[in-house]
Amino acid sequence: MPQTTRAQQRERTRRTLLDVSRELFASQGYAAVGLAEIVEAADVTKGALYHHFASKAALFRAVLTEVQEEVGERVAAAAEERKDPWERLAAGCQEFITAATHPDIQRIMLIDGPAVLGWHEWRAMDESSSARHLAEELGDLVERGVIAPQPVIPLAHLLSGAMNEAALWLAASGSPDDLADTRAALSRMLGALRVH
Amino acid sequence: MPQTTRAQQRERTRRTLLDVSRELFASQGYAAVGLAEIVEAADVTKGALYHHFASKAALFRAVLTEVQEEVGERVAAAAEERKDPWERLAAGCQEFITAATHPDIQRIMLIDGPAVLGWHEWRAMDESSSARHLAEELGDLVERGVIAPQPVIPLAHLLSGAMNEAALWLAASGSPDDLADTRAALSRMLGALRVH
DNA sequence: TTGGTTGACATACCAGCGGTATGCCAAGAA
DNA sequence: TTCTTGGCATACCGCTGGTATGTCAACCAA
Repeated sequence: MPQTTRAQQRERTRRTLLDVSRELFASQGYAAVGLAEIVEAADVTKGALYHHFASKAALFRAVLTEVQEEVGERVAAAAEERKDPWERLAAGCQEFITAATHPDIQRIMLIDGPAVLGWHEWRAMDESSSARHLAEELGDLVERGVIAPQPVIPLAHLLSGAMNEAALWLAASGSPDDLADTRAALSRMLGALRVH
Repeated sequence: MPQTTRAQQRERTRRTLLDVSRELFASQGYAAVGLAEIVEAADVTKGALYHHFASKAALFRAVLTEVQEEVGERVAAAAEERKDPWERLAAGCQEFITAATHPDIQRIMLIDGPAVLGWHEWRAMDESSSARHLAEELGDLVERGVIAPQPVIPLAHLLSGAMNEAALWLAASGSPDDLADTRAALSRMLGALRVH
């Protein structure tokens, strides 16, 4: 009887690598952390790392995927608590700001993501997580006549970019007023979309 | 009599390095272009490069500074053509979108900038060029009562982020309709700020 | 004019990084 | 029990950013 099954061992190593990398990437940035540092912290060797991931960038991609899924779930959960479609959008946006304000999530998701993987791939990944929710909610609101009929994709990009930048700024800002002010400004922005 | 004065030669080499680096960084991205490639294209040696710039990152910083100043001037010029304060804001924003849609400017200014220098330094640099214009115009409009009184800094960040993301998306988008749609959406966004 | 000084590079070199080829040993299959 | 295979470990390599040192022309003083 083996002490640990192969699948167990495999998953265990992979998880450790992902967790350790996420911590290091988040705290120091992708470029500043070497593979040596990662494998040491994970208590494995480079051979193990390359057995699980094709490259350093591939490891980062896996980490980024998890981070984005996590944020996406938080946003979706916040939205689904509300019944009113309009409030779903607002709640989702505010939750995104909250989640993306954590410095760890930021560095990986908003700073290094586009630079390491290229903007196109980053956008595609974002699309399949949090950004899609946004576009869907907006489309829903257009159909219901809550906001004026208009192309929903450009609007989603404008809002997404606004929230990303706001989150980055908020994480660096010391004043607690800034969070409230930003939320208010975002609310005004969203509110302006409604048909009066 | 010397063929070329020292100051001339110095400036000449520096300019060549900046121009060559800008091209390479823009087309391939910061991480993908090596110093060897730069010095070869500039027809100098690494010694020359390190005589002018303290590091690869410092070289990038110098390039980024020039790019940002260029964009800032374009935005300011577009704004100053108009007399009406509101139209100044609108024209400046639209001009920014136009300028930042060029893939070369993007890669340096919006993708690699934050990742290479860190978001804080990038923000500080952006602040001293195009972003400050935005905040100033917004402040002016609040004073004149054209837009509702509100903290202007968070608003500037939201708008700035929205435009950055929009420019990135537009550069990748094939459809020419997208540009018009985005301009329209941005106009609606800005228009919503006005007191009615 | 000339000797010495300085500045603008060129050359040679190095540590460390991402990446790879190979070896090893236990878990699973037969 | 034997054989195969998967999950690593070890040893190694090329290349990159960075540095220490050498060199020669521009500049300056006498």
